Amino acid sequence: MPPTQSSRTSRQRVKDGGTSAKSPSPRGARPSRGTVTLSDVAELAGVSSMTVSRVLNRPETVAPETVETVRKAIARTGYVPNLLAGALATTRTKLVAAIVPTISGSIFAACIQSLTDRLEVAGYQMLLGLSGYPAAREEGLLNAILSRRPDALFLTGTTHSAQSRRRLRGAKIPIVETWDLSAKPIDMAVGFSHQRVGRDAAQFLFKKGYRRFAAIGAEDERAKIRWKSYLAALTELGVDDVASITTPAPTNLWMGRDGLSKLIADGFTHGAVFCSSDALAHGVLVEAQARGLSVPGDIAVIGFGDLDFAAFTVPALTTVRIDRFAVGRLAAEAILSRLAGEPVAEKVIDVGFQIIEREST
Amino acid sequence: MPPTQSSRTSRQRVKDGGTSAKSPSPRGARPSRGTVTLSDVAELAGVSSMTVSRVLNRPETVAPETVETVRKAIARTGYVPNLLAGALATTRTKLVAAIVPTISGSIFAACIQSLTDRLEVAGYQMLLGLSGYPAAREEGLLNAILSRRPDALFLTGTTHSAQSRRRLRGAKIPIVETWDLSAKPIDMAVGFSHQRVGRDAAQFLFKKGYRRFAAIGAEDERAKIRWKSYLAALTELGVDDVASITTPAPTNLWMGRDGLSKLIADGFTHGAVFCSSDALAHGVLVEAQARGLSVPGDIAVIGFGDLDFAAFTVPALTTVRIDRFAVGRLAAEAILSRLAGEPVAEKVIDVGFQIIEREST
DNA sequence: TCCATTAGTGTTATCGCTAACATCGCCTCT
DNA sequence: AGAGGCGATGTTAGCGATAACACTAATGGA
Repeated sequence: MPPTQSSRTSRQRVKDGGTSAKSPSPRGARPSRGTVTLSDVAELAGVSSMTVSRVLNRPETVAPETVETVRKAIARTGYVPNLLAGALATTRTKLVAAIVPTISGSIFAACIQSLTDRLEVAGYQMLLGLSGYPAAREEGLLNAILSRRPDALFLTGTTHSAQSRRRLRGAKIPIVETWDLSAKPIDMAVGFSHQRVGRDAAQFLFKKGYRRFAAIGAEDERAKIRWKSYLAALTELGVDDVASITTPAPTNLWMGRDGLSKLIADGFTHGAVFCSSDALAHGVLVEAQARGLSVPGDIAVIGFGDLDFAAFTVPALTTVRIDRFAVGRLAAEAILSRLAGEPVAEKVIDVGFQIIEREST
Repeated sequence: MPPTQSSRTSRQRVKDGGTSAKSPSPRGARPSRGTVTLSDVAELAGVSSMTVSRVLNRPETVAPETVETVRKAIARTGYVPNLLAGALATTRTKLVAAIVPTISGSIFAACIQSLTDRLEVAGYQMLLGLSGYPAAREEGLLNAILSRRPDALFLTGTTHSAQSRRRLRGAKIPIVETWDLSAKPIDMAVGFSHQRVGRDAAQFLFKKGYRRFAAIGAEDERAKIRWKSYLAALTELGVDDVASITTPAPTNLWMGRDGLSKLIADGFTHGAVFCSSDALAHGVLVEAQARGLSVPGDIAVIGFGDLDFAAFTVPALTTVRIDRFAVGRLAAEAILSRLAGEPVAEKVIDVGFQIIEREST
């Protein structure tokens, strides 16, 4: 009577564990969860759950016919593995966490994009944490993230609270600090020298013949480093009087317009302006134009980031180019080789930068 | 003798479980893991691990002095909870997964930003999946993501493979499909009508007096809907001959330049161009300028997205504005209220769009 | 005065999976 | 022919947390 039997197969099986009516529900008893588990699949395939686990993770250790049977059972039940349980048992989560200040500004977005793309190929997922500016939420975020036991960590910046550093070290996982360099990273670092950016920008402008200088910078840690270094380099070149405006991060075009207005109100009517982002620099261009000032005749501008639009503003924007995709990609490679147990040749990778000279200086 | 005792306190405790030398390591035995667990904290505090768990999750049910003692023990041990274990026991992961095609283009980045910001406040973390264009990786990605048992899901678009839809339904979690509307969403939807965008753009351009039309669009599902609807509306208005160029997604400025070049090569020397992104539209502006064509005199352009720079191109770009932050925010709210067990008033939320008329049309 | 209630804490049994060993044939080699 | 090895699978005992009770002492009400 196969028909009778087959009419009540696995489809209507209700997980119960056999404790339905008889047992008086012992101490740790919990209601059944109605989800398909390994042993459901195992039962259907007529093997032990361990064999199903092997089919999923190391099929080459299981007899081909068994693999076939199990695969069918998996398909029939619609089984979705529970990585929480798997990760708990193996202490490997296949999860990489990244903490960046923001992704709406596109500069970190590119980084995360290339990082995620590379990691996904290797079977890792991305846990994304946005710390905001100035990394106010980093500490709590870090805790929340570490409690998910990621296999590796991608951080932005190299300064962290003492508490954070302790936790990070304690996590004993590969950690890449990015976007800046550090003499002694917690583990690894991929970035470039913001100090050198500031200095080179100053020297570049000075060589171009500018003698009056200003800066519009975000209240962001790395922007501040660039700014200070810019000031220091100018001082060395004999320039003391540099008008400076700071804006909250993340920056946008309007802040740049506003920044130039303030500079002009402060008496800065001509000279070169170093901006901590292309968005700000674009704003300066727009504001100058609105006021009938010529660029670079009256106001010269240099940005930072070399975003897509920088080459096409009018006039085209001189800026500092960072290969932001490379940061993500290299970080991913570093993480993956560490996770694969390979030795990492360089703990600190400098991706460098280039000053792209266009029409705004 | 306090000194003697205190000199060998918890600090140097090595986890062993007392199985060091005597036991012949039974079957399921595993090497100790050296991480601090709840029971380590419990031991130090002189309570049961359940009490520590309560201090962490529902401190109001524990006596104040006990809370104090336990908190100190937690601090002293540097305990970091293991959410994998917690989630396995509770079936709640406090994880929300989002799948978007890409984040480097800033349009989805904004969305994810507002989504994450809102969720983080509520104690949820973001698991980010990038499916690429055209959602080629969606299926595999979805599987990988579901195996982490997120509490809710944020998806881009409303078309998914049959297999995916089945899995999604089976997951039994709140799901928001975004960026488009659907008559019958899997669960909830937040977006706008791409069809209406295409139609309105066509009508807008027609009303402005243009009689020759072209389109440059990405090979993206939603862009295609807009394009088709644009064509349909034009047909209705009596325009049959619309030159069309498609480009891979994600788009960038250079593709826009290239697109206009091709249109011109095909004989489109004047008229209105509907672009599927602001980046493309910007490229058209640049290319037109490079060729000495006047905008909007010879070539009129309308973009899509109203990104930051759109108001400041020269000439300023006419475009379709979407409140992309709202999409993320509303999706977050929908998810959170569903997770809180509150009924959701509207399963489908239309955030609408606006045509922002500037100088390029 | 005595029992029902309540606050605070402990005990037990899971959650769903995998590491590590155990077992069982079968084949190969000497 | 017997030892040893290997391939395929099963068994057991966790991983680190929490649900659901159980227990104890103090409190309140009649």
